[in-house]
This record gives sequence, C-alpha cells and structure tokens, in this order.
Amino acid sequence: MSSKPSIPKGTRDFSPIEMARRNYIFDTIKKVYKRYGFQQIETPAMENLNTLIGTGGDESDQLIFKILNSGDYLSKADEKALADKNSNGLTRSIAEKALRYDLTVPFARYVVQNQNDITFPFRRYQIQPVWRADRPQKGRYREFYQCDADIIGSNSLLNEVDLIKIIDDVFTELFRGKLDYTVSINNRKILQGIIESVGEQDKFEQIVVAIDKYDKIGSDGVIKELYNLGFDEKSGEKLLQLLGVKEASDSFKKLSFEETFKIITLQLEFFEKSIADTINGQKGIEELEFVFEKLKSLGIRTANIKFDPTLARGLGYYTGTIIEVKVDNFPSICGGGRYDDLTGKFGLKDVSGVGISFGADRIYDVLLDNNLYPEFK
RNA sequence: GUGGUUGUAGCUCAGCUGGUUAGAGCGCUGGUUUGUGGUGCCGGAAGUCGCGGGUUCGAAUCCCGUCUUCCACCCCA
Repeated sequence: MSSKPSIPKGTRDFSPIEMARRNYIFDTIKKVYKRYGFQQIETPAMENLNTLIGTGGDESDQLIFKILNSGDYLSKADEKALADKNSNGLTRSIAEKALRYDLTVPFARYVVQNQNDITFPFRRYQIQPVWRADRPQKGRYREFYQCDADIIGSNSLLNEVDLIKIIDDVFTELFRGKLDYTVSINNRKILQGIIESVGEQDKFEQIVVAIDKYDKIGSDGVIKELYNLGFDEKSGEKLLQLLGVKEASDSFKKLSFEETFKIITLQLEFFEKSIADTINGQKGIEELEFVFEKLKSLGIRTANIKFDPTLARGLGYYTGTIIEVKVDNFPSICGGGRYDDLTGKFGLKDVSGVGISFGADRIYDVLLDNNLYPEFK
C-alpha cells in the first residue's frame, strides 16, 4: 500500500531556482540590516505556549499551532475540560509548547532572559519562519518567513526614522524603481486622540478595528460598523470627519517629494486644531511631526510616504508609531510599529521598542508577478 | 475558524440536465513544403478526468467524505 505523498495545507517545497530567488531577497534585506548596525539572533521554532498566548489578542491566540505533549498526554489531561468539551481548557493541559506565531514576542522573551548581557539600545535582526493556523489564500501561507528588525531599549523617534529609511533602501534595491509602493504611517496615539475627542475611549479596540477597514469598506461601511457599536450620529459623523483627512493624500496618485511633505504638514495642522486638546492626540501629533521632519531632511529614495490616520493594524501590542508597506494587488508586504511594554509580560518594565517585519514570501510573489528578478546564474 | 470556489493531456482550458473509443488551442514529435531546425500543410504520442467511497445497467458528469487551489469574512507578512 503506497499513497501519494503530500505536504500540509499552506506549506510549500522550494526548488533550486526558487531558493535562488528567495536567497536574493534574504541577502538584500540582510545587507541593509547590517548596514544600519543590526545584529542577528535566532530563537527556537517552538516556545512555551505560555510565552506566546495573550500578547496579540484572542484572535491571534487561535492561530497558534500547538504541539501535543509527548508521552501519555491524555492521562494528564484536564478531565473536566474534556468532559465539558472546553477546548481551550483542554489545550492548556495537553499542549505546553507551540510554534512561534511571530518573531517579536520571542524576541521580547529573549531580551528579558538575556538582559544582563545586552547593552541597550539593542538592534537585532532575525530571519526565520513563523507558523499561523490561518486559512491559506494568495500571499497567505501557514509557514512563512519574517525578516524582523527591532530596536529595543530606546524611546528615540530616530529609531522610527531609521526603520523607514531601511524600508526605503530595501525596496529601492528590490524594485529598482520599476514598481510603486507606499509606506503608510500613523500613530496609535492619534487614533486614541480621535476616539477620545468623540468620547468613546471605552470602545477603543473595536473602533480601531472598524477604522482599519476604511480602505476596504469606505466611509459608509465604517459608519455602519460604528452604529453597530452603539455610536450616536453625532460622534460618528465627527469621527468620520477627522478620518476624512486621509482623502487629502489619497486623491493624488503620485506626489513629488515636496508635495508629499506639504500635504502631511497640512494634515497634521488639521489634527492640531481638532484633537490637540487630548493628551494622547497631542503626543501623537508631536511624534509624527518629528518623524516626518527628519525624513524630509534626510530624503527619500523611492518610497511614497503617506500619513494615513485610518491605518490601525490589529496587533494588540502597538502603542505609538505604526507602519505598513503596500503595493497594488497584494496584501501588505511589510509592517511594524512601536510597542511600549512587550517585555512587561515577562517581568521587565519600562522598556520600549520599535520594529518592522518584511514578509519575504509576499515579496517573493510581488517580484515574480512584476518580473523584477535579476538573472541568476 | 465561518461561507463559497477550484482540481480533466507538459501548459491554458472545453466537456449542457449521467449514455458508446474524454476534446480544443499551445507545446512536443514524424512526414512534407521551403534557401532555412522559420512559415504553410498532413499525421502522431500523451490523461489513474485530485483521492476514497456510494447511487446506477452505465459517472469526468449525481451524492457523501477527504485533500488541494483561489475568494469573501476574519486577520495579517
């Protein structure tokens, strides 16, 4: 009896030619990371389930691949949970390890465990696969590589600037000016300010999720979701009006360097008038002003820079700047942001970090789709 | 995870409500035309119809299961 061999859903084999292309991507990212003074680390594929859960919200907990305990795991299973068909409770008693879901949480764990040997701020990069029990789609896999760069142990916004410069450098090299891409930037504190100014801060998470869909479902869709959350018409309108600032940059397809920053300045001035009375809003505006000002003086090579007040990003741990990179017809190929307290969960307080992550597999697809690979020998 | 969708020659696909030896284009190959391994013409090879069950006299076609693909939701690299 022989059966046809196969591999699990959402995983792939890589042939020699595919490996050549993948390594080309890894190598150029690595080269840029090193140039900016990042050092490489690696962490194990599996972590203790405890260190992984509860950092990215309930939804991402569900996407974690758990590893069954070895031996007679059933004999130690939580019988009550089993009888009650309580999967969550049962899981905790039969799986104590899991495959990593991203590289940031394991990194936070690493930092806490090695804090005595690390000199802060610490710039590390890490290129390894992660696993997610998502349902696969185009550009969405169950095993894929992330290429992370994080700076931890520094509040300086210059780190944000560096990361955006890295994005600019990497895609300038990979796309060679032949493909448009947009780096959207926002700050969670601005979102907080917006929400505070309409007096609905208790629903922060849900509102953020609704706002994040702006590009997809439009302002009508967002307002519908807000009403479902129990918004009255007035605050809904006001919130949309604030988000409307986004249109200022969307209405232009391609902007020159000067125009880009002119519009961003106007957008930020608008927010100064409307949400600067909230502490978070004020702070968020200041932070973004600094970042954009520095970017303007340092210059941009090929990136289209955009301030997008509707950019939210789901990952629960972001607290400040958030960044996302898109090209047409693909899901985001790079994302990141600042997190003020990722290490707190592991007992190390008051350590702030920022990071970005390139999605190598999506970049692979983008390059292939657009015929952007150089000749390989 | 929820709801859909896809899987037929090397590639892109057709095959209506089940019925005789499963088709087309491209590619491959043999012959021929021609100054040419290019063009035109004639011929040929090649398919467990994703996999496993079931219904039926009979299934690529209907039913169930399963895997896979892609899409929407969700989420994100």
